[in-house]
Amino acid sequence: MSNVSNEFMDEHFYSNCTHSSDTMTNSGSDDSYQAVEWKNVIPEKWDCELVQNYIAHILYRNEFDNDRIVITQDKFRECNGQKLMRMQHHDFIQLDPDSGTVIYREFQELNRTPHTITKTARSKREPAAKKPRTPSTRGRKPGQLSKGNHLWEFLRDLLNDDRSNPHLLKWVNREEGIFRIVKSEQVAKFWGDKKKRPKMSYEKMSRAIRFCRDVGYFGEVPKNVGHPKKLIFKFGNKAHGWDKKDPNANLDFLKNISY
DNA sequence: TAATGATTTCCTGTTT
DNA sequence: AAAACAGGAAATCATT
Repeated sequence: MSNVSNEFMDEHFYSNCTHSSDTMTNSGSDDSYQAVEWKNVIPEKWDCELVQNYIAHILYRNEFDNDRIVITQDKFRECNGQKLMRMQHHDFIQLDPDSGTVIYREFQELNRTPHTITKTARSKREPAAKKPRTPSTRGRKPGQLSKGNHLWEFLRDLLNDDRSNPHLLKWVNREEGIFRIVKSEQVAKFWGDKKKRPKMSYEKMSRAIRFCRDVGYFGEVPKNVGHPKKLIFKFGNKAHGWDKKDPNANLDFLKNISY
């Protein structure tokens, strides 16, 4: 509740974080992969969401699995149509080595041909779309992200923000994805702000972390490696975007691609 | 609407 | 002793 709190309560703090999870679109389901809202708009006018819609569509057609699609979408989370058009082949590869070339080529091809606006994009089925997808039931599909405002993403974004990094939490071993929460109650309060949970506490947030650890968003912290034993956490297999080696962790170069 | 993923809330017990 | 850590159980919320 100190001055620090006021500083962080500033709405700019979170509004500036829209580049991360907040703009993530819901495109994990088979239905949304087949939805082609982007066809309603010319690429120049695509917002981040339409770009994600496009990315999902391309990857889906190219047989990328669900998890892969979700992760790649996140890597393009800061891109709108303008930026996409400014990006060169190597930019795509830098963002995602696995699918960069595919997306780049598809996008080039799209821009090469006159873009015809599809009016009934929603109901349009992709002829090329095969059927090897997992038969979906209802609700959220495995690996599908909802709004992106997940605990591991929140913590990741805090770690990537110098307004919180050394002060509220910090890396203990960035290469390993190990970090330390310094101001536990403060971090929990901000988490509560984001989730609109005024009663959030570190005790409850840490319970959530333990659940998230069970499903792979966080991992087991190697024991007896020097660092203290309390308030130490580690990102797990299902978390991404925190790794320095992962271009997703540093999207600065995108800022040079102006409008 | 019902199913589902991701917490949130509460609690008891253990460890640091 | 205080703050964390561990989980079980049940409730809640958002999303499809």
